Amino acid sequence: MPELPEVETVVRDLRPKLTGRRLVVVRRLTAVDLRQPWNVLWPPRLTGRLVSAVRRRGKWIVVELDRGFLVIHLGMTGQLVVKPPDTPFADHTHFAFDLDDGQQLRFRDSRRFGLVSYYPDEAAVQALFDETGLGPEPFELDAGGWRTALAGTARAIKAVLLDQSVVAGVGNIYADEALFEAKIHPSSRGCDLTRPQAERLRKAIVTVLQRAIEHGGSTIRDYVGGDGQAGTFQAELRVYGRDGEPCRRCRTPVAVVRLAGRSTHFCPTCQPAPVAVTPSSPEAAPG
DNA sequence: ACAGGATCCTGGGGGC
DNA sequence: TGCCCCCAGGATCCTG
Repeated sequence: MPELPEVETVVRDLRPKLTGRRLVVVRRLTAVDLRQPWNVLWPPRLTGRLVSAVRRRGKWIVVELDRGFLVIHLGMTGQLVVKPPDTPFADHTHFAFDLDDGQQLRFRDSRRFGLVSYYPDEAAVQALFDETGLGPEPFELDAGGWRTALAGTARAIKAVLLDQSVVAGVGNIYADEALFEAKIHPSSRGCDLTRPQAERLRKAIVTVLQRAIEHGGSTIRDYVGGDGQAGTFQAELRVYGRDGEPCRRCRTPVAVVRLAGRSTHFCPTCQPAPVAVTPSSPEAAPG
């Protein structure tokens, strides 16, 4: 569920609630593991720690402690919220961390694709990001590097956008939205994008993500921010989830196809299909 | 190198 | 009401 804008919203919500707070009690509320098994050595390491910062990297949340780091990935259905401790636990609440101001940080995840983990130092966190091949933040994506990355791949641009090693934080919703914004067909090959297209797409990613952040992210089903509130950007989406509905730009029905294993939404008029260049095609024939 | 499928899970929605 | 099938914001692993 959560892509960069949702994760960023959670981080912004949690930052003032967690920074300067101490983790007084670490509670594990389920016996089942998330994507990464829980380690019994972690509670003693976490208990009593002071939160010094809360930050985001790609779709990862990093809670910096006075000693060690709590690293969280929300997967598809993860929720990280601060609530009063007398609030009843929702289903699939896996962890609760009592804070020294009487509040409680809770992690909930029905599908368990998420991850909550402890890392002793910055190097260990960096090693995790290196292992997963985490690429540059979209807002720091340098134009030359981006163009080089695209030129070096024949993959469909939609697949490239979903690849966290090329650009970190873009997922299925914002890949489709950015391609619409840049007027590029999702199955265009990376290496076939023109220089203007590449630059348009780089800027479109930033524009779309920033707009989504301003709206507190998109809530399709499960997503809530760190304060438990849903996002509102789903109402602003141009193509994602709008298959069959008129394009907001030209009224052509939005199409949906399966690409890179994911539902991919686009406007067939605004995002024309790349011309297939084969030796036998009239377009490619000389003269 | 890349596409496609299966996998890890639960839950909601549609069709019958 | 139930049942069955498909789908879902992610990421990884395997096959061809």
